[in-house]
Amino acid sequence: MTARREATRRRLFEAAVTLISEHGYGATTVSQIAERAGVAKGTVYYNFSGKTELYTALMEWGVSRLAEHMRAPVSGPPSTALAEVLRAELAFIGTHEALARLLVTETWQTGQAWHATVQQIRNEAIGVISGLLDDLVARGELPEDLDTGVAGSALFGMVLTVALDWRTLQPERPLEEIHATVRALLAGFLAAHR
Amino acid sequence: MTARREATRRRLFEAAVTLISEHGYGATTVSQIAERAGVAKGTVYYNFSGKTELYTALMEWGVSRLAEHMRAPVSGPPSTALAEVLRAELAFIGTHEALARLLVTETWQTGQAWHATVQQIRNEAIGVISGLLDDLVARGELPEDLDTGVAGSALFGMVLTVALDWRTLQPERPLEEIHATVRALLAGFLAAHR
Amino acid sequence: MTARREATRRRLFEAAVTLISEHGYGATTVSQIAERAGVAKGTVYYNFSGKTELYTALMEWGVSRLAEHMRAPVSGPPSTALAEVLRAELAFIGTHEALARLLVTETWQTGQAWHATVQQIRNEAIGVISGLLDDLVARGELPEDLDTGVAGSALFGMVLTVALDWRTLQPERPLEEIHATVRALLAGFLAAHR
Amino acid sequence: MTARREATRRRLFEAAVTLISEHGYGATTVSQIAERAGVAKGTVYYNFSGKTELYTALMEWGVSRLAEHMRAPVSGPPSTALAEVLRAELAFIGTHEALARLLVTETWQTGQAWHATVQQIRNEAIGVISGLLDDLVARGELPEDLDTGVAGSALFGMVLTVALDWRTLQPERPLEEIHATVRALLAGFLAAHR
DNA sequence: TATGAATGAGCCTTCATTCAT
DNA sequence: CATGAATGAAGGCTCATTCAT
Repeated sequence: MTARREATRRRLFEAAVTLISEHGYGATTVSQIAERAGVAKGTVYYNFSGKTELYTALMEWGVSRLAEHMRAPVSGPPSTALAEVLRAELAFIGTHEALARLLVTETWQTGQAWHATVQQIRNEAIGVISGLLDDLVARGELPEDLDTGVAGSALFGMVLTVALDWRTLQPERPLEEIHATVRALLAGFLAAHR
Repeated sequence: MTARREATRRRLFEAAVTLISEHGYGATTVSQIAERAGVAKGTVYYNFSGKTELYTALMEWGVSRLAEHMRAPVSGPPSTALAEVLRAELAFIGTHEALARLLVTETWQTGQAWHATVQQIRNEAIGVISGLLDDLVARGELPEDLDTGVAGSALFGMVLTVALDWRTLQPERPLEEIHATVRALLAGFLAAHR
Repeated sequence: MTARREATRRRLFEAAVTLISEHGYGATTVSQIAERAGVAKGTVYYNFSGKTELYTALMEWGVSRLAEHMRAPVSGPPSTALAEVLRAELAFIGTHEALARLLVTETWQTGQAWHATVQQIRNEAIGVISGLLDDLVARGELPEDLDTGVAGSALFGMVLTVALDWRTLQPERPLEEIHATVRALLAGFLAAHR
Repeated sequence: MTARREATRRRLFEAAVTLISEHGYGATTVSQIAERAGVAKGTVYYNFSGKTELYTALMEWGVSRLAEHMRAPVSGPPSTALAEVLRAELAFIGTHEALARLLVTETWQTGQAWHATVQQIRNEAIGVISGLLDDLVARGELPEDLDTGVAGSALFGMVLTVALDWRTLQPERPLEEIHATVRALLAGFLAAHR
């Protein structure tokens, strides 16, 4: 039955994402993943061709979840939409901390089998931001010579860093407090051109 | 002679930093490091007590180099100084790409032996930025309720992300082009409060 | 219905004999056999108690087929009968190449569960040859001191080797060409005593 | 020191050849080989890239030993030389029983990594025999239309079969007794044409 | 000071076998 | 009768580490 396999795969993903985000890919063993998922070690190999493929599939699974959050319809003018997208990123990382940690760790690690997958996901997320920046340039709300590609990466990384530091160092603070700072920085940036 | 040992250690560091930044700590073997450094495997153990100590020493070696750059005296008003500090960060990453990659990878990886070391270095760098932000708040150039800790982390992460994307995706672009975007974002932020 | 089971078993035999003759017993998996036979893995275990039993049954199945060929009634004088028996062996190997390969492989492998079965079959085949040699000795057409046991083994092995080399190296040659050489060797042998 | 490695490799060969000839390649574990050779499991992998390479190297090592025996200078007329070559084959198998068993087992097993190596060795041995048969044809001592390639294979296989049966079933019999039968068969064959 | 052959704990992976459907 | 998801024992292999030279 496919439903059973699908359930097993999901449990393996959930077990793997936590373990790997904490100890790294190399230090996480297949046995640990299987045990945490409550299945036998062989089951991992029945469902995935190996540790590498499990990890690659995990990345793709993580991407789908990130995509759902970032693609949420944004209403209002671009400036408002931008704030909302960054809030969504912050919220996503708050909820899927382990997954985020893992994506960051692998983002700049070249020469991994799954590097392309991770890079692609990241580009999609940054693309959303850069697209809104383009809109703002078109409206004259941002300088024409702004490199929206670089700026999109900058805003994405800014939120990413803030979010992970929040979860790592001050997990008790509410999301709104963190978002307030992000909003303040963003507001300043948007106001400057006027 | 100590000079010879020192040279051997440096060669091992340089070999290790590149290898690890590309393939990760777990996937990099002592043999590979030795081979790339042009020494025998046993030599690694003659110079370091083990792989972990080599890696810890490597981190500290990297920190010294980062410290040199960030501690460079910053002159002028805080706003100018801030721009210069971020420029220094960008320049450092441009020059020591592999080391930066490696530090980022380990930053949010909890449960590693060297996690504390990495975290400490990072805090020093962010501390410099937050300190300047505090100065600006004191001068009334930034709102009083700004969380300078979070904002420092945000600016640090912004530059970090931009820098690594630059080296990874468009290494042929000159530093100044990238810095222009950073400066534009920063300027907006600083101007907003006025 | 037994007919269905019987068909399934035969398909498993045919799949197994080819696979094992090519890659060996150890390197052939139950999954591969099932797949080639067009059934699910569990079906193998529904029809046989395990891999060993499948293999033992396969040997016995192979033996029946070999027996049919070797037991074919041989007419005429012993010298003619001998030539015919060797021709039958050659023809059998030509037709059941995979099975022959497999029997040879296991013949001198001591310490296997099915070693006795294989050895027995082989003895029957050699026994037919040795019996004819005994007849020839009784008729005075061969020297009295000939060790017909060893000589039977020699003739059997001679044909076996020639036959497998034929199938392996020059499968396009007609049986008659190969048999001509065997006949020439045999004729010389029989003529010598006169 | 290379001498040490070489000694280790030889010990591994000697351990492997016996174990594999008795239980087969698949059923022999690397641990068993290492234990019998008196080294740690890791040593096998330090000296060979894997189980397959160990086996391939073993085959080549076995070939060298076979070659030494078969290439021994044969004096006298071709007919005498032929008898001596076959005696050498018989003697070799008597002395290196395990190796012979192993070569036979793999000879007709297609699709193995080492198949080519085994085949090549065998061809050399058969080549010696066929060469002498060619000489005999040239001298008019054998019919012109004899396929010396097939006949060489036949004589080789004849002796091989006899030799292995001897070692397996009646190891207590002296070589000379077995050789007598081989000589009788060969003599008949050579006499026929006259 | 440096080397590299040897080690063995531990990991990834395979595969014969079981069993609920 | 047949299936295929799940299992876990067993084996191939890696690699940090040791040590005699």
